[in-house]
Amino acid sequence: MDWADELAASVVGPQVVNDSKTPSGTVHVGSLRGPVILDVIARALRARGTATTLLYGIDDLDPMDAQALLTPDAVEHEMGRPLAHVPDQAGDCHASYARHHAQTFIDTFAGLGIRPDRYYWMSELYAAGEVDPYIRIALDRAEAVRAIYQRVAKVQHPSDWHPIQVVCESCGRIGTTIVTRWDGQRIYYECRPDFVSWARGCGHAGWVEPFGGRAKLGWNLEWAAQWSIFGVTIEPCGKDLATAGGSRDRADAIAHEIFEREPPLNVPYEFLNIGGRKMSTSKGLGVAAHEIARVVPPEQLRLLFLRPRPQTAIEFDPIGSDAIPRLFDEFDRLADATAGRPVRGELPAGHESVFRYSLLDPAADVAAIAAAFRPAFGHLALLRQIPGVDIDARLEAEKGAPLTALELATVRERTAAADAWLETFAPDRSRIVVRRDALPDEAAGLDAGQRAWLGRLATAAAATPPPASGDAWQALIFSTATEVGLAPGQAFAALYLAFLGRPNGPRAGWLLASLEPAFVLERLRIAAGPPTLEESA
RNA sequence: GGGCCGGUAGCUCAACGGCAGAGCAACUGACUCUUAAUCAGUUGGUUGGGGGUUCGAAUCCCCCCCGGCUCACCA
Repeated sequence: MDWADELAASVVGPQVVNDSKTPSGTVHVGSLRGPVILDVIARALRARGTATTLLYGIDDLDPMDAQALLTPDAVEHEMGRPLAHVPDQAGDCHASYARHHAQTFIDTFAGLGIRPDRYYWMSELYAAGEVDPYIRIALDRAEAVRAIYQRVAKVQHPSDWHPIQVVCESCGRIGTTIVTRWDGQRIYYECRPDFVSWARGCGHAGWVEPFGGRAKLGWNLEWAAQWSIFGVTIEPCGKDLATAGGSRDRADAIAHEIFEREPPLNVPYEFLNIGGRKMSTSKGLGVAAHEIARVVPPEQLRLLFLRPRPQTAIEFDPIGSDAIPRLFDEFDRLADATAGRPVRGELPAGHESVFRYSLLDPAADVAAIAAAFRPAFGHLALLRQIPGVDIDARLEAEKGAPLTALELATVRERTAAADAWLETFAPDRSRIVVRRDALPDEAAGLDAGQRAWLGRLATAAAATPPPASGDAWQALIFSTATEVGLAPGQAFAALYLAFLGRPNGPRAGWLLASLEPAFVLERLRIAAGPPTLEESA
């Protein structure tokens, strides 16, 4: 963990780490990288003994601008209104649309072990008058703000433009209003029908005092105001904001020149790409957060996000690949290294930190967790497909001791993840499918010895009593193979080819025991082919 | 058009001025109650291209090519 520990080592004095988000809709997996980075920075600081406060803001006074997320009859009325004032579309007891969606990501964060010291709501900050001093400064210095937009972002606002928007007293919209005058106490605004394309203002105009939540700073100024209000010293942001002339540059300039304060240390971070493309559920390319969460438990998801340096784009392509099993394997390897077990291959720099920061609980007993037994994900996925396997017993045998409560919980978590993986992302080669319709073409390559043995097995299995259990089948496989002088490896390969169309597979005895005896016998005979001259003689 | 990131073995990546490496995959071998397991081994490279700096460059500088994201209206 070079990057977070290095960052923590580079700052002096108490730190306030902050981020904020507009609660406009669902959270996709890629958008969780920021919160994980935020949390890891805070943990790295605390690990060095640096007094650290972790804050997370909810920009719930931002206007509603995504009509796809509204019920059809609500679009006309709600678009452009502050999210905090839009009713909860889900109707599940949240006070507002903003509360509903904010709760979703607060829960998601908590599930990832991210627990800010405080969540603050901008609607409450405005209502409490905390932003009022900055509103006054911004209005007094509107001309300087316009100059910053011109210089930094090359955006030329009209000479009467002011960096603030009013909640229209008539229609309640905030996204449609423009302020053109400031007399030192009140502002003059218009709610324009054609100000933005996504919402229609009501045409109201008038003078209003911009304090106490009746108006809201423009986004770049609000960002800078948050830094001043909370004394923020470190704030990561995604590369969409960190671009030259982008929001972060503007907010930095505003902090410097308007609010006269040093902006926080920036930690720009790249996004998560799926197969080289940005995650986007609307384009059908990405994978929704809850879909990934079914397959990748929180600690592995943290690892995925925190292992690379923030500025490096993460290529994660779980669909039809072994990316997810590999992620588990990497986690287990780090655990092994942390526990002092021998590990193959190279370890990343600061691997102890990587593992520690991957854990959900910052106060966890790292040594105990690292030492715990974990089934390899790929192995578990295989076991789940073999009929009649007692997973717990099998894993206990592998461990050589009873599983602890922690280990059992891990097994449960991974079992669920493996099932979900097999159901969704797993490549075909990881799936076991009994080819019931016909003898697989791949079985054409069986040699005479294998065919003869398959016939022998069919004959033996047809005797009474037929094998009923995996053990019985297993014994029969070995005894008949020995009788005809066929190497067990050849025998098993023949069975797999005949039933699965591949040269390997899961425990054959148990596989056969799980199928109907009549089908098994028929397939064995077909695979054996017509009797040879010797046999019929 | 501006910005950022990346291009290293089939795949995913490490090394960040000092002998180009690992995992997985592939291949070979071992293991006579399992075989997608385990163990041992092998193969695999003009580090996207071209210049430059240096005793020495995957690494630093310049130019180009390719891929991607992002911004350029608002938040």
